[in-house]
Amino acid sequence: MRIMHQAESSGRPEWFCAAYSVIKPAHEMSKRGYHHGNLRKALTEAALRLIEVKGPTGFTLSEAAKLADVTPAAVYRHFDGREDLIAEAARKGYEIFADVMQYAYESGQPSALASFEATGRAYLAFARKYPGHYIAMFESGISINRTPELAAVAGRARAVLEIAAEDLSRHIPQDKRPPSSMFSAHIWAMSHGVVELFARNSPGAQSPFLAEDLLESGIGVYLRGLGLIEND
Amino acid sequence: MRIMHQAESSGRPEWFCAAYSVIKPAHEMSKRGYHHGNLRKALTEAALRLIEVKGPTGFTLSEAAKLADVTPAAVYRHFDGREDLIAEAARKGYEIFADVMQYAYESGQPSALASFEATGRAYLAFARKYPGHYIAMFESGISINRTPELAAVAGRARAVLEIAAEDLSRHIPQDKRPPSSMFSAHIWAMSHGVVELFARNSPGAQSPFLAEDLLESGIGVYLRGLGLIEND
DNA sequence: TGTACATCAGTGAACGCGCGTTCACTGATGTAC
DNA sequence: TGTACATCAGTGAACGCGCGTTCACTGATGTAC
Repeated sequence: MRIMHQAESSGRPEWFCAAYSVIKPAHEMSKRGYHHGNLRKALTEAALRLIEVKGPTGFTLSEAAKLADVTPAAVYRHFDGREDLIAEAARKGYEIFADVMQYAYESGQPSALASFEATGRAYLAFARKYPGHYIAMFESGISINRTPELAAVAGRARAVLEIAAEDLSRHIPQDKRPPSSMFSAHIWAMSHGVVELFARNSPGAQSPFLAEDLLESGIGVYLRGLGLIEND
Repeated sequence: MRIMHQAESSGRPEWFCAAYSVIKPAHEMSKRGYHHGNLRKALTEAALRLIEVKGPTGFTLSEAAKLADVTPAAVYRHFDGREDLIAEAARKGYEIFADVMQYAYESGQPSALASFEATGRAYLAFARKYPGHYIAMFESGISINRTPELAAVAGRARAVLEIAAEDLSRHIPQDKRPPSSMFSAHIWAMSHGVVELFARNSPGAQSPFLAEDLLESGIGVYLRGLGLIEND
């Protein structure tokens, strides 16, 4: 009871504490006893760890169970199967992501430009801090429309970026203003590309540039192209 | 003998014929006999198909063997294991990719801008036409430095984009010219992001924009930001 | 506060299955004469 | 052209293994009285 509350109600911005960092090695939990406490959460965290290391399809339900120090059969008390486990990881990821983006957006207000740039930085920061969630969300092949709840929270995350883009695009002369959804799609694509290629052990990893710098400068050039930053 | 030559030497730009489209359903090959002809190639193609459908870690060596209408044990005559199979798919992909990019680059010459834009378009076209190769190259987690050969061909592909960027950046006043490798990294990231988010069943798939249009317009804004396209 | 009881989260044994990998083999192919 | 032979690509049986899934069970927890 105490333990559960401790884990569940540790302050409002829940996303500050990386979920997976809470997992303990099996031997530390060996005095756990018959009941687990919050197995659903522990399994999600185990899945996130495995997703990070082995990819979204590279781990088994049994491995996740083992990592949570539990019998494979116990998983079925909380999830329909492996897919469901990944979907939960993605859902939780979108939830955190939406909060992160919202927080970044607000931190830049009332300046539209500052808000927009903050969300760009937050995107990359999220990918760095929550790689398992990020992979579950964007690389696992999970459909966003798997459940209404997942669709809703993914939509919420997306809306923040679109609102930031909308705000900013109001500063562009109306006749040369692209649809703000296209605008935000461009930025989303650049951010995602930078993450995938330059912030992982991926093809572009041996680049001489830090992903953060690459994204910052790339967005800068793009915004200049829209006439939102002065040429100096 | 005849069959092998037919498959191997069907004209110079080999990448015009999608590799996997050559595979036939098992029953059509049932009169194949004891020897296969070109099992190495058939297995690579089977792997590419499976990668497309199930992801790079979502298929087994046995499945690939079955798809090639062959015993699992036969795979070991040609590959060290599943990883090796994926690496070969990636290697082949980079080879095709480098040719595609080179061809696009040349088709735009002598205009630096036309060459550059053609490579951008070629990137997306490649991802569309060779999804299995694309996934093996960029999403499988295969290290580019796995073998010297793989590193070499990946470097060749990359060099084309960098040369195109280098050519183009010569048109920027020297004092506001970013390093051309950063320039090409931005474009690579945007292209990759568009592919991942808007040209698959991915989170951005329900976007109102066609990936091709998104990439074209995104690169356009970016180039305007560098002063390479006039404001009109 | 103490006891009896209902709940239900996790156990552990069981199952059938497909996996990767090995091995001695077989038979199609190409070649030497 | 025909025959004998070497090569080696693919076979099929075998193995041990870990998987997903089910099931009746057990025992910790919370609660009613």
